[in-house]
Amino acid sequence: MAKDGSPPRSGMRDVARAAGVSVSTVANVLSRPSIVAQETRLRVERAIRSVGYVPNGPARQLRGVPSPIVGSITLDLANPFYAELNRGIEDRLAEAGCLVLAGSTDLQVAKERQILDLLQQQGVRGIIISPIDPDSTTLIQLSRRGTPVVLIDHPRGRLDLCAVAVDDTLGGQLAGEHLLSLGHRRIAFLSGMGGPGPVTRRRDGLRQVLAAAGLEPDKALLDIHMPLNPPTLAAAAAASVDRLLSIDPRPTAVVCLNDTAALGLLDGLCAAGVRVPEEMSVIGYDDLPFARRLAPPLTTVNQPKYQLGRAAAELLLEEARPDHTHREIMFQPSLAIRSSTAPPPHPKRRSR
Amino acid sequence: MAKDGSPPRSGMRDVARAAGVSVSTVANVLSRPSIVAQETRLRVERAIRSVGYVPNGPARQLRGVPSPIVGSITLDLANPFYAELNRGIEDRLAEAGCLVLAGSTDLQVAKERQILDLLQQQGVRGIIISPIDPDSTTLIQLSRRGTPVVLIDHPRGRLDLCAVAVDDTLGGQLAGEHLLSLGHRRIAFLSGMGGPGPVTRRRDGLRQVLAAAGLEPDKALLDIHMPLNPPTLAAAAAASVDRLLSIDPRPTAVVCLNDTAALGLLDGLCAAGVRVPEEMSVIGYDDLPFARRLAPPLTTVNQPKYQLGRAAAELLLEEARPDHTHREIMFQPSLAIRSSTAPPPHPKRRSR
DNA sequence: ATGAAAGCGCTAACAT
DNA sequence: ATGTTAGCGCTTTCAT
Repeated sequence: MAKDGSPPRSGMRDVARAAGVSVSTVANVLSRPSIVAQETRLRVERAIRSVGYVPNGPARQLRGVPSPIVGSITLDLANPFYAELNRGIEDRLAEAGCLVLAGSTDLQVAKERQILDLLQQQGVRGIIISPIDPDSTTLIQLSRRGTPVVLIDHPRGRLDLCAVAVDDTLGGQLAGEHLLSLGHRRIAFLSGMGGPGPVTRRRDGLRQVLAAAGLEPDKALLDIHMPLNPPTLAAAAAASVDRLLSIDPRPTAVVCLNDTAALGLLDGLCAAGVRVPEEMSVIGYDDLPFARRLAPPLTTVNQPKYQLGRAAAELLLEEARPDHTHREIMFQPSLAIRSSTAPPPHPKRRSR
Repeated sequence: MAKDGSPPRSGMRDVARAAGVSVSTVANVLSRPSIVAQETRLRVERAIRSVGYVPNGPARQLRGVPSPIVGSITLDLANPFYAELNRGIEDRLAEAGCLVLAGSTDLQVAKERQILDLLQQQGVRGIIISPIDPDSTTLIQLSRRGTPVVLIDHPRGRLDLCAVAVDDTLGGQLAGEHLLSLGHRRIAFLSGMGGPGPVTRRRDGLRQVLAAAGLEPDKALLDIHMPLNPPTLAAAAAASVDRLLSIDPRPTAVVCLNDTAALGLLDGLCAAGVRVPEEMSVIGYDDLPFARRLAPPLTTVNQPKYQLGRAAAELLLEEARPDHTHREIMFQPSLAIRSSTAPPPHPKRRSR
């Protein structure tokens, strides 16, 4: 097992030598085949194959050819929502000959910075990001230096950039209206530790609906923040059941930050002997593929995950065009009503 | 909105000028701070910040510094199994300052080649791949040229490379033994269109167990290949129900290629009025988080997804070491027995 | 301790 | 139609 037994990659020089021409002729064959004499071109093309020539990306990039790599930074690439989104990004980028470099921040500013720095150094073609640090200097610097940046699920705010988003407030409203129409008057909102962001906006939408119905928001909407120690989100949700059930008077419905949390909550509720939806209604968010087959089938807010990704990539690619103007694409969520929601149990009469 | 209003990225030259030193001193501050005079170093460091210097990755790479990018090629990065695996890869790589570039092949050789070519051109640090083209010239070339390649779920075979895998045959055996012990004698195997690969090995394991139990494999094991037109795997599985139910005599259990297919099959079976597990047992594969809360809770074969990814990244990183020898890490699957499996319905007496 | 200089592989402007 | 040449930004000897 030799140490450095790998034959060095051959470059244009080798091709040129093998074909008996100069490097620029090789370059021409590669980038402007039409200006090269038929015969010469064939000879060069043969040489390219015979020496196993592979263009050197970094060298080309150094000369100004844009990198084919686009960074995608999300909370967690293993989260099915982001996984599907990344797939949308990948598919659109592939049509342009580009690749996705995916990174996860786990909601940590330090990780976000680390990835952004690395991507900046690599001189990527662009960045699609679900940002957590509102005023990341790196992000601003990147954008000012000419790297296309597309925001996901983030108000464009001061950063004048392209963005794709789903109307989170509406999502919260849909959940709230559904619950209200069922007769619920005390609703818990299960969220994580994050600050402002999509989840908070959903909560706001929910709150608005409660207020509009004449309820006192502070009494009708109860916040539950999940503990952060459990290893998975689902486990954290399951561990939140105690808090939920100890609220007095007990809420009759829970809106979860996403389907995975709802899954965990369902587990916890089941373990605690609370029947869903008879004793407690549960609403998820995202409408992941498994939602419709859970026990019970989960009522949840659907988001167009794949399309979001495609749109983000589309916007990113558009930025390369000279006449580009930043813009935002907003998608609408919709409510998938299934069996995890029902009218609240009859008041005044506690079961069992 | 100016066309090229972006100030050009500043390089070491700019830093050098700002600090009143030469570029090589700047380079030294960056790579061997110890050999630079204290005072000079501070001055240079200040200059680095003041001009907003960012190292140029491609230029460094051209000079021989390895790329921080590792490619991960799987069937589909949106598939929760691979998403989780990619997360394992990412986490391990992050510890080494590296990033994951994820690509999906959708089982198409052309896509695999396309991604491999691009990665090769970029001169990535290494490649982790769940290969579909058994003798991809690019892959072999890549490896011979010194790029670390780690195979996932693929026998190392002729390609002498590092690999991580789960014992698929054992996985199939576990499923088969469980079903056999329950009394099943006619079992369907739901798979896709793929050729040899992990799924086929699971089927072989299952077949072995049936044969060992004295059954005639060709009668006891029925193959169902899903149609490829439906948009999602789950939909394809649901659409396979007709075929399944038309087999005569009807199988009493189905082993699915993965949990997502099992999910779809459950849907289809439910729609067809076939009760699970009373009339038909169903086994999945992967043990995705939702499996335990499906209706009914899914019996499935568990694979250590995240750990697989970490191990692959570990192996990849190890290849950089001079004393490296290719090796394979094999994980064991385990059976999670839940409620989608039960003894077969009493023979001779058809329900309804 | 610091600087000058030679490329890495490629593209593009220019010369032939 | 083909060849020559000058860098892109950096790392690395090798002087000083």
